[in-house]
Amino acid sequence: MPAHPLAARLIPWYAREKRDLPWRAPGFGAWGVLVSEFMLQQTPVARVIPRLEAWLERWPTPAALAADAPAEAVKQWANLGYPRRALWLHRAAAEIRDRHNGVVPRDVDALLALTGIGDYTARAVAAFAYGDRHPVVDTNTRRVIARAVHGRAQPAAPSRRDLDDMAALLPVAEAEAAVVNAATMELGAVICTARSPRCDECPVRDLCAWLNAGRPETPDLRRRQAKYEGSDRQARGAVLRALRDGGALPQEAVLPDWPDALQRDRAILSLLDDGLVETEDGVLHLPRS
DNA sequence: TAAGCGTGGCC
DNA sequence: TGGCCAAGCTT
Repeated sequence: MPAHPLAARLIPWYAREKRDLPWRAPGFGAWGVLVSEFMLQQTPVARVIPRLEAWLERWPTPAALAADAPAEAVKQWANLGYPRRALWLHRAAAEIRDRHNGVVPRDVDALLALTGIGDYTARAVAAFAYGDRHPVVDTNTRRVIARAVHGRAQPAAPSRRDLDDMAALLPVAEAEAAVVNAATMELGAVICTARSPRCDECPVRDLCAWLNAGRPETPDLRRRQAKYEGSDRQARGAVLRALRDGGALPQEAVLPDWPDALQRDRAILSLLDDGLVETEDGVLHLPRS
């Protein structure tokens, strides 16, 4: 069976143009790929790279991470954002140690069963670390398919059908399938970008349904991001930063000057609920177990 | 299903 | 300047 026309264009383009990213190095390892995917969830590549290197130097295996306290993971996560990911990565490491003899699983269902791993990350690990043939769908993929295949300016709401759309592009051969997954993401990241797509440099421009239709504006069905300034999320971030920087603190010493004391207390309660913070005799600290 | 969840750079 | 955006997951 001949390759899908889009795949036939993406493969040589990717071979020529792909960025030299750490997790693409041969032999980077499944643990490294897994950590990179956790960090890359909603966080830009440029901010991940230095944190990833430091993380893997400190914890070269899942067992090494699991042997440390979750507080250490949260501190090492620093300002990458969404610190629940640090906690979940620590939990996943313990699950890998306990259920999989310390080896990152290859099976998608086993990966999906790990804390903090969903449809994207499970298939990304299976495809990029182990070379298996699975559709890998991230926000870049969904935008590329929306435009090139469906002729829409923006993707619709995420759906399980996205996996079928991507599967339709994959060559039969496993190694080539992994390349097409990576190349589709790469195209979305560097050419078919959200705001100002560089269609004149696109390797699939003559095949693109959206470009051929004259780049029509289509209804934007994406969810808007809530305002951050003044939000509970901002308060949570400030509380956690105080505990990362200051160690254990009596509750009344956490953000004493925060403009909205009720919001601060609400943030502390939700952090306790998430397990990102623990309390002992009125003293707050990062989780020790 | 849709909301909640950090942080910072860019245009 | 400030909204948009970034290799998503959980509930």
